[in-house]
Amino acid sequence: MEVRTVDTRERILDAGERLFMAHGYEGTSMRQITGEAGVNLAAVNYHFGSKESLMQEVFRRRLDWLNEERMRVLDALEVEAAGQPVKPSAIVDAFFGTLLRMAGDENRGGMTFLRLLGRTLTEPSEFIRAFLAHEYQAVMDRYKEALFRALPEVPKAEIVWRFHFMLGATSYAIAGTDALRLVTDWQIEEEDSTDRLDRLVPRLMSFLLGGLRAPLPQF
Amino acid sequence: MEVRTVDTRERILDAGERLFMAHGYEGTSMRQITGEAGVNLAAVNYHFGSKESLMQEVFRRRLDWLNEERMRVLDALEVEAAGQPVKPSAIVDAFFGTLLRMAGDENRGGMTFLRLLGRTLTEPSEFIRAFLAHEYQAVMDRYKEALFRALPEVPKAEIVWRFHFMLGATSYAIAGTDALRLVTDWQIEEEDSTDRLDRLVPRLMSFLLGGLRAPLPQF
DNA sequence: TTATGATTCATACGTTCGTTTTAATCATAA
DNA sequence: TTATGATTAAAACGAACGTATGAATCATAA
Repeated sequence: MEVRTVDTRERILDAGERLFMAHGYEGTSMRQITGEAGVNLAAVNYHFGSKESLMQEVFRRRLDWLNEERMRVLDALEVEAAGQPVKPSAIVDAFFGTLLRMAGDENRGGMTFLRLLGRTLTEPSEFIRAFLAHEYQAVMDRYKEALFRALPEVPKAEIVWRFHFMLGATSYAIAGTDALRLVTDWQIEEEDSTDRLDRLVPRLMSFLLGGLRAPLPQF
Repeated sequence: MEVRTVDTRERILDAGERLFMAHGYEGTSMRQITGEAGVNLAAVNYHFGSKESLMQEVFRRRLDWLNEERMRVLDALEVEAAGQPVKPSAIVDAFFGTLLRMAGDENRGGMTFLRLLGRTLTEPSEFIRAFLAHEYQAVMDRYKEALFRALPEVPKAEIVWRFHFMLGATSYAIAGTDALRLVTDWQIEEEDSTDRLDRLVPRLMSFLLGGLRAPLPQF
């Protein structure tokens, strides 16, 4: 069956996604990946060329759809607004909500990819940051522009900073099922993981919007 | 001179701090560290025992003071409040402001340690997370309790989540002089780096407080 | 059925890793 | 000055790393 080859590729991507999430790029070996995928060691270099290329493909597989979806949602919002600025809450939901709702879709990587992405945004490896910056460039510019129009009274530099803070809060929130225990060592109330994800979205949205619309700092 | 030995230790700690910040734990080799420190390769194992122990010592050197200082500041605030709850803004400043103001003190690690800490909070290595969770446990519990008292009308679970979001926004903000460019590829206005740090504190504080006091989410 | 190109496989390459060992060198106290 | 313990130095260890090679196996089309 010629399905076998695409099968091998996908098995490698799935294993890489999970292992990079769990142990980081440098902390994951090709032997771990091929071992977990149940394929031969040489398969990664045959199908992807190198470990770096594999890492990039792990991200491209998910990010292409995500960022296109973000563009589509913002397009729809701007059409709907008919020339008026789009509401900040709608922009924030289009960017961060779209991301978080990926976590419920196992076909798009689910929580695994979400946590990988969250961790990778602070990853030190140079080629990963360069790759992500390139992948994100266009969608970032679109969303910044939308926020500039939505909040004309707020200095642009301030909006850029707050976008940055929102990215951080989100990355950390999704990266950290484990790191979370640093804060909630004794969980206040028990919630199963699906419940937690369902509630994370509104919780995070409230926080992000509160921060975005906070009074401007006095220097 | 018997100063030489403590000199070697410190040179290794400084080099480790900088390199772990720049390339991560797995991405930094002992040969890089001893090379940059200008000491023999075996010196790390002689003075610290292992690479893991060195990493822990890099953190302990800075975190011991930081978390004690956080305790002292909160102590003072609670004495000053004389039984009344401490204001949320004061609590947030005591926790995050104390951290950020470390960045201006080169004797306490400055920006290098701050960025290392920011990145490490999402670091995948198991032993690092376990170590940090242990180091942070007591101070976290104190600050959570203070926030519970300061915001009696907010459910405790919600406060814990928002503390978590604040940690994320802060980590990312300090980790990311490079990742920042992902958002601000063309900088709106030029600011030199000291200016940027001076302004980061009030900017971040406004954002954090806005998020902490945002309206509660509707489920 | 056979030829062909794609894929899988076992194996090995050269490097680099963290660590260990043994000897040389240093500072200090008797 | 000499003996002693602490530190530094050079060299090597086995293990694990990413990658490359060439043969075996597979699916497919002529």
